[in-house]
Amino acid sequence: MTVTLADVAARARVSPATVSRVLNGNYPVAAATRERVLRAVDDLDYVLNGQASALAAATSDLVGILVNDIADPFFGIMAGAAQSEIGGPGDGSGRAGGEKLAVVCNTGGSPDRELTYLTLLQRQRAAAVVLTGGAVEDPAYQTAMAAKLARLADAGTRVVLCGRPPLPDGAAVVAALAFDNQGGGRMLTKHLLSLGHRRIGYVAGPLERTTTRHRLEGHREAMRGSGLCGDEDRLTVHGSYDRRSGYDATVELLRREPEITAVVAANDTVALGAAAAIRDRGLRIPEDISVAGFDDLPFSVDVVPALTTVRLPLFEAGARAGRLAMGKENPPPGGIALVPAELMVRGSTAAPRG
Amino acid sequence: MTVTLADVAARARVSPATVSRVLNGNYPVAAATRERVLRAVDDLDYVLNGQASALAAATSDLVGILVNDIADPFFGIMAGAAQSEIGGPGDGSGRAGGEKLAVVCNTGGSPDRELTYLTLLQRQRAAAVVLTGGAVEDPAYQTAMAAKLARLADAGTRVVLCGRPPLPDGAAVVAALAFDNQGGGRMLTKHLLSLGHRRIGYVAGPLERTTTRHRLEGHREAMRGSGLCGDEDRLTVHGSYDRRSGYDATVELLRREPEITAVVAANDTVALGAAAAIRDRGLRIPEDISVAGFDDLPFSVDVVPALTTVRLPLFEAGARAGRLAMGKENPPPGGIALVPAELMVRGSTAAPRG
DNA sequence: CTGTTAGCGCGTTCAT
DNA sequence: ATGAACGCGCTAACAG
Repeated sequence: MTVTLADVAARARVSPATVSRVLNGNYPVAAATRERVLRAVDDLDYVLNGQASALAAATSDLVGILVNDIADPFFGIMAGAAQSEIGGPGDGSGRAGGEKLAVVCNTGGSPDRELTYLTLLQRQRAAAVVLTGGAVEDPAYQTAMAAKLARLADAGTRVVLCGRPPLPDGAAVVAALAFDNQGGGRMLTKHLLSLGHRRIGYVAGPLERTTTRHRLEGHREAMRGSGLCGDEDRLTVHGSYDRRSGYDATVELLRREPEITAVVAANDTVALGAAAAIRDRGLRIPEDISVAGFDDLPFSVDVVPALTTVRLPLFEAGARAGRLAMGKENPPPGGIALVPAELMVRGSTAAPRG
Repeated sequence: MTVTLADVAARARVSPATVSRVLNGNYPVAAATRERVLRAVDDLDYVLNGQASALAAATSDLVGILVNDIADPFFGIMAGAAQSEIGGPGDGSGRAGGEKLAVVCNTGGSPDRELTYLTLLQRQRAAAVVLTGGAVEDPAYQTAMAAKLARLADAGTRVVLCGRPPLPDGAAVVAALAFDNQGGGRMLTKHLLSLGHRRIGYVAGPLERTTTRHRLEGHREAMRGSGLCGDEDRLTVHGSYDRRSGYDATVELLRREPEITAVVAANDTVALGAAAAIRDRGLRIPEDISVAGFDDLPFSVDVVPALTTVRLPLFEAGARAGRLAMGKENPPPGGIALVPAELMVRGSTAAPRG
């Protein structure tokens, strides 16, 4: 039923080894024989058995890309960029040569699922793994993750972190590309302060994630730099990284302190929810309240007014992570690179009234 | 270096066969021995070799989900839903039991890459494959795709189509869940007609995709139903499914016919671009021009004014496709189901002036 | 340049 | 309930 390499060999009247050599192209084969073999392959609709091949050669062509939320363009952009560097262009024949199989795994932000996916990829002896997005700061999880990554690296899997801080205990990874979330947060709040804002609400992400903490720390640094503090906890509401959460948190923020003149959101999606809450309250943006986001996702320029935000080079970082995973690019010094953020000032922020 | 099942067996003082039985749990093993084996597994940090196991058992735990654009929530939502049905919840141990490895492959909308991915998945002897999104209508591609899917099905891979019309030549697939793009398009344009619009511009997607054609056909049906025709080609501009394309096409539409009172876009993302073009021209939405989209992506309710659009149950369809792929749900009669669309009337459409 | 031989790590018969 | 032996389909030496 299923056609094997031996069948091809028989039909081409050569040995299995020769067929293997033709298919892998890593060895000299006479043009005539190669022709015969390829014809037999086509005649028989033969497709290499990946597992047998991987088992024998002790290598795999699978590369995993882990994301927290596949429906969020933040991850989609990084994953797509990484995949395009890994997958190769394809030769148009649909026959597939030595390409890697770059696959995206959706963890849903759950540490358990993340660990499970890593085990599954370890089972497949994945050639490389790219982890995207912020990490959870639970100690037990950190330990488990560090151990698992060490074992993966150990087994020859190249591990790359993209948009995630380096592991606490040092490397064990090929490279870590960390976003400058703290610097971005600082920049953004400084911008608001320079416009004259003093009462600034902050809609933060989930408490336990590094991304949340770093962005919030940048914000508070800027606030303290202007001598503003004390109200920090009252003017901060935590939620998840989605629109609904942004809406609810903003409602709560306005209840706690109706006099705020600006709302900084954990990311652009959350900012969308914040803006909706503000409008539903009958307030105008930016005349009554300024709103700012983070990430600069594609839609941010399209909302009205366009969103002031911090741009993260998601595509570039994803692509670089992909190249790093493939060994097509040298790791940064120390295996760690801080990817810079850029302030994008648009219409959603302005000087406060009066 | 790498620890194998034999190592575990040696440490647990049992035969390799027993270890295998414990791990797969498909066979009676004495509780005491099982304990010993599991302890040895933990002690040695043993992880099953997926390829060896797959090779021996002639089964694979890989399930592929193909998407056109991973950065587009349209696909992300479907893929995430499918993956959640396939991957299993994980048991929290990170140890991974009999889970399938659900992976997402990004084709970038390229037929070649799509075919290449299918070959790669075929190589891995994937347990199932879910194809999402509209198909390209090129005959050569259709033939190649049908042949490839037939071969996959033949090799035991369960093939499910999600948001894609059934193959021309009949099944060979477990199930095809097709969106009612035509009905949705008709509904939407009827809504505009009922508001009093007569000169309606259409920003269509890429010419060769089924999704584009079906939505456009629905639109034209509605137009003809109101006795409106003739201007069809002049009032239709094709582009890709992205914001930029929506912007450019709308500029062109307004150049060709400044008197249009409504613009229907191929999808929500394109509608965003259309709206930007209209605003940049100094026109108001919906007072001067109404705008409508398709899909009802999460952001559509957040733009201002909120977007009138056609809701597709992306999550539900993706989840169902996942269950179908796993054999957890029975296929619809004939293997084909038409997934209904729902009109969502919001602020971006209103009666034309005058 | 090509054929022969020997595993890769595991599941699965058979025995026992 | 457990162990021994074979083979899954392929690649990697080693000859020739």
